[in-house]
Amino acid sequence: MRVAPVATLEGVAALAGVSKSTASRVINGSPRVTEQAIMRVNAAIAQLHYVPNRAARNLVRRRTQMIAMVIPERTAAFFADPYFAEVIQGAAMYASSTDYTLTLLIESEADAEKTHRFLQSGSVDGALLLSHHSSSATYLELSRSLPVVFGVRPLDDIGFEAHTVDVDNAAAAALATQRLIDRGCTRIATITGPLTATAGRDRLAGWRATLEAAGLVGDPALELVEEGDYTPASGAAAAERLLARGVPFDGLFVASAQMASGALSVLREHGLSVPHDVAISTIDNNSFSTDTKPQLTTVDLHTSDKGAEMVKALLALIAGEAIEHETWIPIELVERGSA
Amino acid sequence: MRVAPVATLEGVAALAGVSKSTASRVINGSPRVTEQAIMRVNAAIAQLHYVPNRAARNLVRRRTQMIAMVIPERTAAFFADPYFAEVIQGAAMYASSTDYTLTLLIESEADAEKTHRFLQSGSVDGALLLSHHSSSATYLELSRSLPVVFGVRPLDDIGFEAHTVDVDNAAAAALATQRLIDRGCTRIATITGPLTATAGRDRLAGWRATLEAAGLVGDPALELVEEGDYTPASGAAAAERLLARGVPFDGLFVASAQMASGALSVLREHGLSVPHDVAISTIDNNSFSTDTKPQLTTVDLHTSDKGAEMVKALLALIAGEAIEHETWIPIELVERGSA
DNA sequence: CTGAAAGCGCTTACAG
DNA sequence: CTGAAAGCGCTTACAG
Repeated sequence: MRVAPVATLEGVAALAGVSKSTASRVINGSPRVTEQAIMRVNAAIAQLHYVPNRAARNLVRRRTQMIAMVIPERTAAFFADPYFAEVIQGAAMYASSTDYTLTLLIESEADAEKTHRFLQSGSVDGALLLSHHSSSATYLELSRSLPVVFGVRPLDDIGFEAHTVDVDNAAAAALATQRLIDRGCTRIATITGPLTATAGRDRLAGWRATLEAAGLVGDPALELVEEGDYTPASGAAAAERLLARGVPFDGLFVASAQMASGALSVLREHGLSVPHDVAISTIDNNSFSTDTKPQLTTVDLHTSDKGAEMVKALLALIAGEAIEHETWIPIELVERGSA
Repeated sequence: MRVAPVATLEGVAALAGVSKSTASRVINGSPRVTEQAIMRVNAAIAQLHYVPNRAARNLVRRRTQMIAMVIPERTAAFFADPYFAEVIQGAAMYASSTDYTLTLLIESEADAEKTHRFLQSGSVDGALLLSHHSSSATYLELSRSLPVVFGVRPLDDIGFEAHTVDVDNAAAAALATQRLIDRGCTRIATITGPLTATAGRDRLAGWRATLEAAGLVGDPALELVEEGDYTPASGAAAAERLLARGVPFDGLFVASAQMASGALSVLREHGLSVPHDVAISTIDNNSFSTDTKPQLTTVDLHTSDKGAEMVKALLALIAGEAIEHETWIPIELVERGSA
């Protein structure tokens, strides 16, 4: 089907009546070329629709001007949480203001090695990791040969100095929990994220520490904690379990807005009014925290800023600059109707 | 920070005691090498953690073994609709069974040219397009120099033979609408998607044609049609407008499950029971059609199959095979509680 | 089966 | 300011 004779630097140079060297110089914006050469080369480029061959350029420059964010193959589940798309958008918008191209690399489940080889083959100048399927050890190796910035804190601190950009999850949970305390709640339950990941654990720890500081902790065995997986359905199920315990509570901190929206429906179905009977506070400021009635009091994680900071850190790393190993994104309480 | 001395083919060959040619042959699985050479080269590769340089390989092969799906920079809005993530997942899973790597290329809004140059520079062997910001004309040009498969039908048929993989949207709407008719609805309203795109128009046309065929069309001026933008909030707003008209209806076809979930809440708030007072049918079988009560009767578009077929078509194109210009993905009605 | 050589399409010192 | 030349790291006819 395609016959388009791909233009080459040589062709451009010939048409412009200059050498390849000169043609290359005007293409790369070198100052050491005459105005006339510039005009003639540009005319030739336009006429031939010339676009420099990336492979050749990358080979000689040892640079691709490309960075990749690695995402899991189960994109449907991954993007069901608006959080990730928001990080990516922040990263993309920042990247587009630079001369790097951001690409999302889909990690093959069947062949994780494929992705690693790709990353190690010099296809990109650096990588952004948001969630890691593969063992941290594998990524350790990766970050030895390639600049890498993590958007999540690895569970097992393997002691290598990874560069990470993240939010203080415990502080976010504390902020949301304190809000409930401040409005007078004395019996505060929580729905956590998966406790197999640091974010879930840290948020639970933040909730607990805040209750302790307020002297609101009773018998640990009676702690009102249910675990979810960040989906609305899991939030609803957790709320059902909480109610089924028969222990009354007047405040509920839910570790994500997605789960909170599910939990809210359940509370209302059970005839509980929010915030009157139960006040709810959560984390994540997105459509899940504004599409409900009442809207949710939440902690804005400045998620798109996180994406931008990840790219910023990665480009610094690529440029060989010495940067902090940890970058913390500021958070902020947003007060709305639910608490 | 990184000092990792990148291994090269030359190093591998030297360590294995063979020529670069032989080393290259074993790497590429050539049959014309002795068992011994294979072993020694593989040992050297393992020892040096060697990974072939992509740029060099691409340059000589004139192939990258990479394909890209172009997605808009506004990833948050894009992925809010689970539809796209599902297409991508289907594409990714299919791709991972091949030796192509699928990448999501984020189109820069500020500099759309950047993306095009990237695509034309030989960075990938082909491209998948799901939604097009840029004018169709630009993509016309692109598909002249690069195999391209579209996942959406361009609005303005510019007369070039694009390769597209899509679903029959009018048929899907007809299926959903007929379901309402079959269950006895006689006054059927609809909430459409944006009528600026073919999918939105085709679904509206399918709804209308089905009503006509059933002799259920009254005064066109009284047609119960409201437009949404596929978000739950827009579905809710459209439902409010529909109710505000004061014209009773007993059936509602909503062009997407996302909008249907929003519309459903509104109907219930107004004291209408579904499906008793108003039966609802929709399109898209995802969490939005199962997280509601009742669950939604819907048309499954086999969206992940669509992603797989897009990749399949693209690879065929890349391989130089002659393929159909249009591939239609089969659809299927899924009966649930709402209609 | 194996190696020396050419070449993929660029960029960039090096002379001039 | 410009051009000839070397070289980026591979693959692949071409001889042997």
